Amino acid sequence: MSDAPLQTVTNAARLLKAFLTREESLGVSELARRLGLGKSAVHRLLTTLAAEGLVEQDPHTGGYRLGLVVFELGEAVRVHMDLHAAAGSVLAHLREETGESTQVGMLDGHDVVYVDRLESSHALRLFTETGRRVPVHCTSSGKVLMAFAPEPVRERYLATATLARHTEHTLTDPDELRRALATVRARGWADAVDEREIGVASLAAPIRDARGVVVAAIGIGAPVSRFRAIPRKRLARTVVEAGEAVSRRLGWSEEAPLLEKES
Amino acid sequence: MSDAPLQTVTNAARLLKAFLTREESLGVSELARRLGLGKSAVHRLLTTLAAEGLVEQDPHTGGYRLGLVVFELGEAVRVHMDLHAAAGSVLAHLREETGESTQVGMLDGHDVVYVDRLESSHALRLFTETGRRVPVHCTSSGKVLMAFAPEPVRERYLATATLARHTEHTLTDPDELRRALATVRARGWADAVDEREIGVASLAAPIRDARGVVVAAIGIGAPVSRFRAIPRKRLARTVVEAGEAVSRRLGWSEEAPLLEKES
DNA sequence: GCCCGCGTTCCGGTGTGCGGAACGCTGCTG
DNA sequence: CAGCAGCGTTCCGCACACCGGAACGCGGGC
Repeated sequence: MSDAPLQTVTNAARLLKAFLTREESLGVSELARRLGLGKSAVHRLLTTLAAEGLVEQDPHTGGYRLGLVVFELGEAVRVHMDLHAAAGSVLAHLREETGESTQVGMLDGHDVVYVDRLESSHALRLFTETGRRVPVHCTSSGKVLMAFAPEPVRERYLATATLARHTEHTLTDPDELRRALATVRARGWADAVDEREIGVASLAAPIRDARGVVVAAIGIGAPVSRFRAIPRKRLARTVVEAGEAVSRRLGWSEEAPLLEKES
Repeated sequence: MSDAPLQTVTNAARLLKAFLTREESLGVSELARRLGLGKSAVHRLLTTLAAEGLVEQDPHTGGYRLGLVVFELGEAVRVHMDLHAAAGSVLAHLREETGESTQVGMLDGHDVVYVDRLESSHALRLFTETGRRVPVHCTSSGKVLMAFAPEPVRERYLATATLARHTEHTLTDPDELRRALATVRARGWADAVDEREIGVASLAAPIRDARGVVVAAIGIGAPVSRFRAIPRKRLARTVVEAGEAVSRRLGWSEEAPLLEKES
């Protein structure tokens, strides 16, 4: 958290994350500039990481890019998301039923990471990709995840997060957001219309693991135009049911809350 | 290359790779044992990596597992595989045509890493998963990739790799493998029957990028029983054509070899 | 209760990683 | 063609960041 010793490792981690910008490949000098480190330090980091296969050097340009081992590690993470197995067919069913793009997201810090998705078959579709990171406060998935997060987590988020304004509809006041989250918690689903990007709407519901803890959110995203055409209540019901279907596959049963743990 | 200074970073990398065993979560002591490091060192590594989101601690067991950032990074790698976009529909077409599981693999060191795949619809199917690592010398994809690799790479591989025997049909003699690779190079495709596992057969062909360099292999895998039923020539032709289709999408044109582009 | 294992913390000495400067190279540009 | 301005790479010596070992509090099982 606050303390992160091993600055070399921290630098290595930051170096890797620099590649999240999805640029094809990055050079030593460029990286040194972005990280605020000396060229030699960056070069040493890169050769070390290259020896381990985490990055590789483009033999033509001399630049560096992420290595296949990183891909491999990423896939290893995916495997542990029983989520992936549990959500697969439900996502397909949800897309079929609504005709829109569907996603599964998990909370990581102040962001939502999409871990799975299926795209709408409409020509005008919401484009998402797995591994993409989006803010909590202006997405339906984010609101669901934060609404059902443990209170300390939620309060710390509200206290520390910068609620960046993306559009005129973005909730940027912590108190306002707190109230919105309470509503979400009460009714069991969240929506977000024009809050992150004008013209984009989404609706999401929670996914619970066997202990009943909300570990992910499932939702759909669509152009506002089509979104408006569907009765909100009905759509919410569909999405909530999808969330419950996934939860059930993860071992959650609504009747028998079994096991200790709050509630 | 051989020298990897920054041993802390090396340790961090090895630590991450320890999670490739796909165990749910690993403890500090266990990791310390596997890596041959002190507990305190491992603990420091883990807290540092956790601060960066590369690993996370299971609040219930106290153990550690890979974090969502790793997943994110993995997905970032996938994006750069134009391969992924190029191969998608071709994989589907190939599966439809052959009815068998299809994969795309890339060379990484002495291994092949599957970066994409589609499974057969047969009940008895070859099971693969993306991110999985398999040996070069006893797989059709591996043989294709090594056959078309630059000669120094190939020779170094033949000189240094340990050609582990998996079955009685595995090629374990470097000279024998060298001859096999020459054949592959000459005819443009490779097969492997009972070489990695009894009862499993596969056939693969190269994928070239815009410069004509072989960057990946596309292939199918099937039970030997079904494999035998299809005329080998015809099957090879189908797979080779699939490889050419992907290569064309990557900008490779057989007639007009390499061309300088952009600036 | 005991003990063994866990994850965590503390500390001091040493060997390691840092920044700065210099190298050879390539591709511009005048 | 010389000059230059980038690049990736290498070298070096001092400062201090990291390693190992030992000790802590805790929880679960003979």
